[in-house]
Formats: sequence, structure tokens, C-alpha cells
Amino acid sequence: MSEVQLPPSYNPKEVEDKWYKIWEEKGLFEPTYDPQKPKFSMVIPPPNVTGSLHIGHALNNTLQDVLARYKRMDGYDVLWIPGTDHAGIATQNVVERELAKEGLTREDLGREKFLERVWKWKETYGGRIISQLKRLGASCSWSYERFTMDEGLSKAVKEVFCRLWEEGLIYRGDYIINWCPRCYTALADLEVEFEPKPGKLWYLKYPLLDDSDFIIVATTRPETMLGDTAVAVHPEDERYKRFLGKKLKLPLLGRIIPVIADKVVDPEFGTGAVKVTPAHDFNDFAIAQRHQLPLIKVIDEYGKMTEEAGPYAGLDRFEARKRVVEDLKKGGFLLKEEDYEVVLGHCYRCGTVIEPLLSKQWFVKMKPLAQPAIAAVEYGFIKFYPESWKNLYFDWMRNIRDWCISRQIWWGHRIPVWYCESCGEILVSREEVLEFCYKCGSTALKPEEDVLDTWFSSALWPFSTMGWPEKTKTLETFYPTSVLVTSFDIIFFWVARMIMMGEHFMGAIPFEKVYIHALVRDEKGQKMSKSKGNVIDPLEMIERFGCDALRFTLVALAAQGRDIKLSVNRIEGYKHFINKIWNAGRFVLMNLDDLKKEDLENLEYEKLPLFSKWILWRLNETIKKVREKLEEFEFDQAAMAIYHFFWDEFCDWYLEISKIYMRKDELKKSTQVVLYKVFSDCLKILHPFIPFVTEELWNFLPFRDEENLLRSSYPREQVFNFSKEEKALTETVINIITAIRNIKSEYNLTSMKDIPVIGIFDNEKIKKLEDQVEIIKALSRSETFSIFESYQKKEGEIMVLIEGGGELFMDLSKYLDFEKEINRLKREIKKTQEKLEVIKRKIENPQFLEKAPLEVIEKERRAFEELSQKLERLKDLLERIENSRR
RNA sequence: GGGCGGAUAGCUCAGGGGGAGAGCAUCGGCCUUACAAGCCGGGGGUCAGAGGUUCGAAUCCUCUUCCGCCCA
Repeated sequence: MSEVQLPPSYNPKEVEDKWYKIWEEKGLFEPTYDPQKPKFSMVIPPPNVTGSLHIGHALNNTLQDVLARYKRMDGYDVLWIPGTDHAGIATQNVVERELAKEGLTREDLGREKFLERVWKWKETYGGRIISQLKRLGASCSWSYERFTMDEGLSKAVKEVFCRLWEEGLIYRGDYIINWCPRCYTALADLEVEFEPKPGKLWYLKYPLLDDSDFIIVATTRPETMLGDTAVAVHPEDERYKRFLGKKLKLPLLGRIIPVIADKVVDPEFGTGAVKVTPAHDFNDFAIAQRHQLPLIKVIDEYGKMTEEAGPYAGLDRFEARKRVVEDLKKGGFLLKEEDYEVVLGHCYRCGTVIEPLLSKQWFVKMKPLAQPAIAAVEYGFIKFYPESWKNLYFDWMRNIRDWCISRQIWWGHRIPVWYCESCGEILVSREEVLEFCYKCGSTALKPEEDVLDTWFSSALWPFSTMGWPEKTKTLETFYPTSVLVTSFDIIFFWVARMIMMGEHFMGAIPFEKVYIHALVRDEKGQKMSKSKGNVIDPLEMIERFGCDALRFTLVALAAQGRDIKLSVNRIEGYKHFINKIWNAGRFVLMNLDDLKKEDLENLEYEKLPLFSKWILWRLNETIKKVREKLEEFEFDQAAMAIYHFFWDEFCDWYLEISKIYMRKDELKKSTQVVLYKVFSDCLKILHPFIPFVTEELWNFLPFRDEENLLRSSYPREQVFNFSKEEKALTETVINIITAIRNIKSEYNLTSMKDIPVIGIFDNEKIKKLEDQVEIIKALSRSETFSIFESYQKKEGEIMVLIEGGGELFMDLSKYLDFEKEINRLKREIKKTQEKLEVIKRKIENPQFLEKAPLEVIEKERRAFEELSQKLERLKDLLERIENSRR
């Protein structure tokens, strides 16, 4: 017995903190810049600095960590850059809420003081998510940690803005944009979430100037009629042809507006005539551009009616709606009102109903940027996993619209622009402070107040984190990154924009592969959210079941192309697996005695007993499979392969068999070596998935190729010689054992060891089986097992058939329950008959014989042979038992 | 309105043209000195429905129903 004493159950809490600290302090997560090594790099999708770790982060970072640890062990120099995102609107909102508790608004503080507050808040809480990532075991290269508002990254942002401006790819102008009156900022199209809500459709009467006739328009937003500058109909619409070119008198305000024809009008919707409010509707804005209509803004940035709204000026937009409807009704302009489902845009940060409005904003021209980014994926320089996501990418990229990048909030990268109050020049500069206008020399400069969309800086993340625009060694060594691991909901927000910026500024793709993983949902398939109360908190799961259990669960469920519905009992199930590993480790360690390093090296494969060879072969197959699956990002399959090998083959079979081998002097040493070899390789294979328990156990192993498992080598597949005959023999042994267990269990005789078992096999097999008798006896808990070539069944014995040929006889006369046995046989017969029937139909079908591949036919024929024999013998048996009872 | 994905054991999910799988739950038997968080064994499924392709369909195609998501 070795001196190693491990407690009989694994205690994750003590182990996890200890190892993370050691790994980090030793700098094991850091790249070495060893020129001999191939490179592997990733950038983390930066979580919001305000956030705390939710289950989606846990999945995302577990998968990245699996890759990072696998590649690191496999000889790559790995850089995994971590960091956080300043999340402009979200963070500002959080701090504003804090202020509100003190009865303050950000305006009360002023810009500078407010930003101080945000920074302070960031210093206090920004570290939270980082420490939570560490709790998860993420092996990020922490010395590279970045924040999107860091000095270096800010420099990159400024550089990108200036260059795009110089290239004419950034412009400023009055356009209709999505406005959140609560966050008081413009939003990009992507940042608006649409949701159907019950609403109304109002039918309004717009009379001709001379009151001789009228047009009826339908609208879901009557208050915007105050800003109408036309009524539009479809040019082919016969009903309205006579109105074209005529003028209408806008109710309530009396404004004179034309009737125009435009193809976008859907004659099927409402009455086929639509009011046109160019300042507050995207479609209407486009119509107005085509027809040179005036733009009248009736709702302001606070969601209140403007002076243009005449008597309604100053009212809130929703209040104005009520008043307008009332007044229309009074004036006889409201013809009817019906229930209608309206699709409303909401702010993705605060949920407020978006107001489309006319505003002066900054935009990026996307078409020229999109083109090379589309090509990069088309030509396969960037590959999506699963591949189907690329269609979504193409679809969006090919219909891309210009990107509104200015935000009217304070927390973010200030747009590097000044306006000259003397000559009106727009000055774009990399300078921190601009002293005078470079056109007219005036010092009367007004800085731009707006900041950039947060995603503007995120788009640069793969190279800004590596030091761009400086030429750094990191960039040179690790750009492009190898893989981006993220979820599909930010393919547009982030992935696409990174590809565009990478192509444009680096002249190279930002990553070679994009692995898109699932969204984690609750058991009912709903998105987890705090308001629904269905959140599974990863930190709580780590507390309850251990980090490794959570990680393994997430990986095991991470099948491609499907959402993950997570339930707590799944995590609990895999916690048992962790404990199983722990105990297998205890067993191995207890049985190593004075094993020496030379013993490991001197292992002679050809001299090993059958099952030692078998387990080494199975290990080799498992290594092959896990590697293949990891390379294809089929994490779940990789996890299942090692799970089943470890539990079902190594623990359930080999460990039990090793107990027998180790009792024999001549086999003891080699068995110890095989146990050691298989177990230590399993630790290696498992480490990327479950780093803590494996590192802890590794630490108890007497000889290690590396002090830390984390830096050890990932097992490689070897050429192996385990013959077909040997495979067949192991199967037969396993089948015999299973059959005996089966019978004993059915007769509730599990603990009875004194039931003699007789096996009937052909001569050739008998010779081979002789060496396996001890194993059969031990694992089936039978004191005697004898083999003959033929045998006459005695009374009270039952017979079982062994798959692949052979029979067993067991004397159950003392215990035999005739009724039970007859039932068992009948059941067996029925099952066999059914199977046989299916196969018979097949092999009697001439078309099957003609068209099916030969090996399939062969297989079916063999199966037919076996099953018919089996059926015959079963029937015979049943008859004899029934006879003997009489 | 357009597009994508899903429906497989009681629950959560794999599989993806040639004998229906896992974890959990359930039932029966075992304290067999690594592990009762365990071991051994069992039961449980017209693979959503209908049609088609095929010698052969849970798997491919079409339609239907229901669920989820994305875009407009």
C-alpha cells in the first residue's frame, strides 16, 4: 500500500481555489513566445464591466477554456486575451440608477463629475466578473487583460475614427434614427427589439382643399399626423388615381399637403392610402427623400411634442395621442377605430418604446467595408461552425445599412471632433485637445458632445487588445486569432463588425474560425432572465456541485446547432462522475506500491494479458475520438467519449479485472503500469474539461512529465496492434459474465457464489477461454466455471445462450422457480421471434438481396443464422422444462 | 410577410439511411476493503402526424400541427 491517503469523497471547495492560485502565480496561463511552438490565440468576448457571471458566460468561457487548455497541452503557445467592455448605455444606466437613489440626475453632477462616478463604480464592481471568471477556472492570459476604455484601446478607437473619416467612410447628417427618450440617445437599428403589442388602428378622414371629397388613411400612431407632409398611395391603385396631384387639408392643423404616388405603399394595408410623416417613420422618411417633401419634427428628444405640433406642444407623446384622437373625433375626422396588433420597437437596454425621429448623427458607410468581409467568408478564410450560421451572416452583410455610431450619452469614447464656430469647419483630430481651427485659425472651437457606440470599440477588440495601432510583438505573433467562440445573438453586433474592421485596418481576418455555441435556456426552453426568475446562477451551481461538475455539464450539453436547456439535476448527475474519477484515482494510487519509473518505460505490450491490451486499445481509440471531436468543436461528443471510456470501460471492467491480475506475481507489475498509464492519460484527456479534480489527482501521481497537469502533454494516438481475434475474445468474456449476472439477478441470487456454471464452446474457443476463467469467476461471482465441448443438460439446470456462439448451464435446482423460468423463456422466445421476423422479411426480399451492400446482406444472414439457432434451442428448452414439470 | 431551428424514454438531451441511446427519475438485488455520490440487473419509446423517395426511413423530401428564434 502506498502512503497516499485520500478522503473517500472529493471536496471541490478546498481544491479549486488552491489550484487556480497556483496556476496563476506560476504564470502558467501566459504565452511563452517560444519560436518553436505553433501559436493558438483567442480573444474573450468581453463581458460588460457592470455584469456578473451568468450561465451564458459560464458556457462561453468553459468552451474557450477547453480549447485553450487542450491546445496548451498539445504543444501550442496559447494566448487567451481576457477583458471587459465598458457597455456605454448599460453602465450609464446603472450608475444613473445609483444616483437616483440619492435624488440626483447626471445633469445635476455635470459631465465631468458624472464620469468620475462611473469610473469609481467601475473600479469597485468591474473586478467582480473577472474574479468570477477565475472561479470558473478560465485560464486566460491575465497579464493581457484589457478594458475597452483603456488608454491603448481608446487610442485605437480614435485612430480608426480618424482614418475612416479621412477615407470618406464616416459622415454626419440629418437622418431618421431610432431614439430612446429614456436613455436620451440614438440607437443603431440592431439595438432595437421589436415586439407585437395590442394596439389600435385609427381611420382618419383627410378632406380635399375644396372639401369636395376626402381620402381615408389608416394609422396606428395618430399623434404623428401633426407632422404629416403628404398622403401616399400606390401608383397603380385605381381607387386613388383621381386624387393624384391634388392637395389635402390636414385636419386639426390645416396644413396643405399633396397626394403622391409611391410604389412602397401597400394597397392591401388599411385603406391603401397612408399618411406620410417623414420625421418620425423610416418608410416615410424614404418616401420624403424621393419626393422632396418637407420634414416636420413634432416629437422631441424627450418624447414631448414640439412647437410644430401647435396646440399640442409640450405634451408627452402618449398624452398627445389621446388628445389628438379626441379632437379628431370632435371634428368628425375620425371614422373608425379598430383593434390591431402593432409591432413596437423597444430600447434593448431599458425597454422604453423607441421614437423614430429626425436627428443629426454620425454614420459609417458600411457597403465598402462589408464587401471584403463577405469575401473572407465566401472564400473560406473564415469558417463558421456550425456552417449554417454563415447564411445568416451573408444575409445581413449583403443587405447592410449604414451604421449610426453616435450616442448622446456620456460614458464612452468621445467622438474626436470639434466644430469651428468661426468658419463652421468640422475638425476631426487625433489630438487630445484641439487649440485652433486648422482651416481659419480661430480658437473658438466647440467639441463634439457625443460618444461612440460601444460596439465601435468592440469591433476592434481582436487587434486593439494586442496593441494596435502600434506594431507590437503580440500582434505579429498572435494575429489573426485562431478561433472566436461566441453565441449567435451577437453575430451582427460583433462578429460581422470585427471581420469588417479586421479586414480594413489589419488587412487580415481577425480569426480563422468562428464557433457559434447555443444559448442556454431554462428547462422549458425560455430565455433565462431575472424578471422571469428562471435563472440558474453558475456561481451557486459551483458552490453546490463544484466547478468541474458545472463545466462538464455545460460541455456535455453543448451540441452544435441547438439551444441548451439546462436543468439542475443534470449538473448533479455529472458531479457523480467527478467523484467517480476521484475514487478511481484513490484505487490506482493505493495499488501502485513501489512502482518505479523504469517499470513504466519497460512495459512489453506483447506480453500483457488480454484485458490489459484491451484497455490500452480502448484508451487509444478514445484519444483518437476526443481529439477528432475537439478539432471539430463537437464538445459534447468529446466529453461523452471520455465519460464512457472512463466509467464504463476503465472503472467497470478494467479496474475490477486488475484486482485479479494484481494477485498474480507475474502480472502484478505490468498491471500496475497499465493502471498508471491509463489513469494518468485519462487525467490528461479530462483536464481541459474538468481542470481542478484532474490537477489535484495529478499532484498525487508519483511520476509526472510536468509538475502541473496544465502544462503536461495531451495524449496522442498511437499505432496499435489489438487483433480481431482478441477483440472477439474480450467480447465473449464480457458476454459470459453479463449472462451469468443476468440470470443470477433474475433469480435474486446475486450474493450466491456456489452456483456452478458450465460453459459449452467449440474446441478453439475453449483454449482461449482457459486463461479467462478466473476473470469470469470473479466478475460473475461464481466459485466454479468449467468449460466443455459438449454437455448433456441435467434436470434443474437452465441454459443461456451466449452472443457470438456458446452456451451456459447453471444449476438452479435449489432455487428454480418453474413459473418464472417458463416466463423468462417465453419472453425470450417472443423477442427472438420478432427480431427474426424482421430479418427474415429482409433476406427473403429479392430486391434487398439485389440492391443492398454485400456486407449488410452478410450481416443480416449471420444474424438470421444466430437467431434461428437461438430460437430453436430456446423452444427446446421450454419444452423440456414443461415436460419435466409434468 | 420572409428565413432558420426544434418535436426521440416520466424529465433533460444525444444520434442522423441497415438491429432505438445517455444522464436523472423509477423498479429489483447487493455495505463485493476505490467509490452507497457506489455496484449488478430490470422495466419503460407506433423517434409529433400524414404522404413520398428507397430493397430498407427516427434519419432524406413534401405537407400539416405545435414550440422557439432571427429578419422585415
